[in-house]
Amino acid sequence: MSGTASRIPAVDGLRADARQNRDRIVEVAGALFAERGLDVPMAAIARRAGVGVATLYRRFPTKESLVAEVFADQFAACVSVVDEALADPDPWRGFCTLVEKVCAMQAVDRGFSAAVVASLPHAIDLDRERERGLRGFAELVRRAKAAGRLRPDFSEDDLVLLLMANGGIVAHSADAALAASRRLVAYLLTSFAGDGPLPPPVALSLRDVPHLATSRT
Amino acid sequence: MSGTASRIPAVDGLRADARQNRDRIVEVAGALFAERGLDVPMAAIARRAGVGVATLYRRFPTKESLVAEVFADQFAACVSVVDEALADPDPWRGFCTLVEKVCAMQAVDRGFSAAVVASLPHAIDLDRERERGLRGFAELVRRAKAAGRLRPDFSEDDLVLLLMANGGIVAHSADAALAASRRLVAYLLTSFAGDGPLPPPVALSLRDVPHLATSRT
DNA sequence: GGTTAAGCGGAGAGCACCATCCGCTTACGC
DNA sequence: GCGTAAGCGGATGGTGCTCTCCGCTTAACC
Repeated sequence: MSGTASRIPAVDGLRADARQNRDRIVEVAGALFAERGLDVPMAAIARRAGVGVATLYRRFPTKESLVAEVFADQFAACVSVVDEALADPDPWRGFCTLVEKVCAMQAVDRGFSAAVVASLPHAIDLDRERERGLRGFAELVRRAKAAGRLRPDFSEDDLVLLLMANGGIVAHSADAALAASRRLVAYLLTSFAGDGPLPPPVALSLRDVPHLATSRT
Repeated sequence: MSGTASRIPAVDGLRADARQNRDRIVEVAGALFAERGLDVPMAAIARRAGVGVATLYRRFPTKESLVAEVFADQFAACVSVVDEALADPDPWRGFCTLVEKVCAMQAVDRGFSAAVVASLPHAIDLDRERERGLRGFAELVRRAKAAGRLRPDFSEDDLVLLLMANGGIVAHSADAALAASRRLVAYLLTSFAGDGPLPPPVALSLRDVPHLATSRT
């Protein structure tokens, strides 16, 4: 464990203190984003992490890159929820828990909610993960329809619809977000199962989004 | 028609040109808010109205007051939609058209959507109107439930839930907003009619909102 | 037509934010 | 211990916003 790394100070090329700072930055940023949404100032993050802004910007050249890093894990978790759902022998139950879990994640973390909807145009790894998640979701939809539990005119695009709607809930309600989100989801799941007239589905491109800022304290 | 008004230049105390400018400001602001959301800069409004910013601020001391003025009409229209709905002999049909119309208003006008959700804490006339609208809505809900068409566990607070969800749709989709909103509404109306397990209702205080800015181009 | 208050517009104060620059500090490897 | 590259933080640009100040213009009334 001490041979080859003679020039490289640490496994990832970062000095020990720098590494620590970096980790702390990500941690603090995550907490602040969750609590106050994506538009907390970089200075606030730096201050709370106990570093200068310069340090922050040295690790993450732009705010967007920081956001991407912070939510990469949660994004991945999100996708793995799809895998879990696919593993469920009952596709409809899988579908429901999937929707419930993802929306709960959104509700609990304001930043994540905004990040999902904004979906960070330039973060390629996230994009690829999302692609994978969507494919899994499509499969789940197919199965749930085949099982006769999901209405046939449900569109995959309705997931985006749901996410945006849920985002609207989260954006404007501080503490009641989770409870409100749950109720919305319950309503919609009921509707996804049942039937009734429905206007045609709408493809909402998740990515035509503004800058970054969406919500606020 | 020429007796008493010797000192007063116009009925509302505004000089003719000033009056014209004021009207034009409101008109232009309405258009811009609708198109780009509430956070279009005051300077942009002034420019497009062909006046200086000072003129704008002389008529409307704060941006919020301008927003309030612009949406007062639409707010009233919104409330009158409630009256129409109450006039419908079929309370469920009234309920549905009410929801559809209000959500369509939200979808067509980004600014209105934001304004409804933000609901301008300090605009008292709007508040009173809203109060009246909500009372009417409550009555409509009562009737629709009595008719057995609206599920008994529907809560009045679910209207706010719906508005916020719809706001989420509108905020993040430029042109497809109306179509998407319609689909969401259709889903939810289906669910409002049917039944199924539902978590308890949540009172979302429409007014705990940030500053003003919510959406963006 | 002349007087005058009301109205006007642009420049800029004040603020918040993202991002950068530069001189000092410190962990690391010998 | 010591040299050095890597790391650090505060001051500083630069931008975009809301709202204010002040000297000029013009509509309204005689």
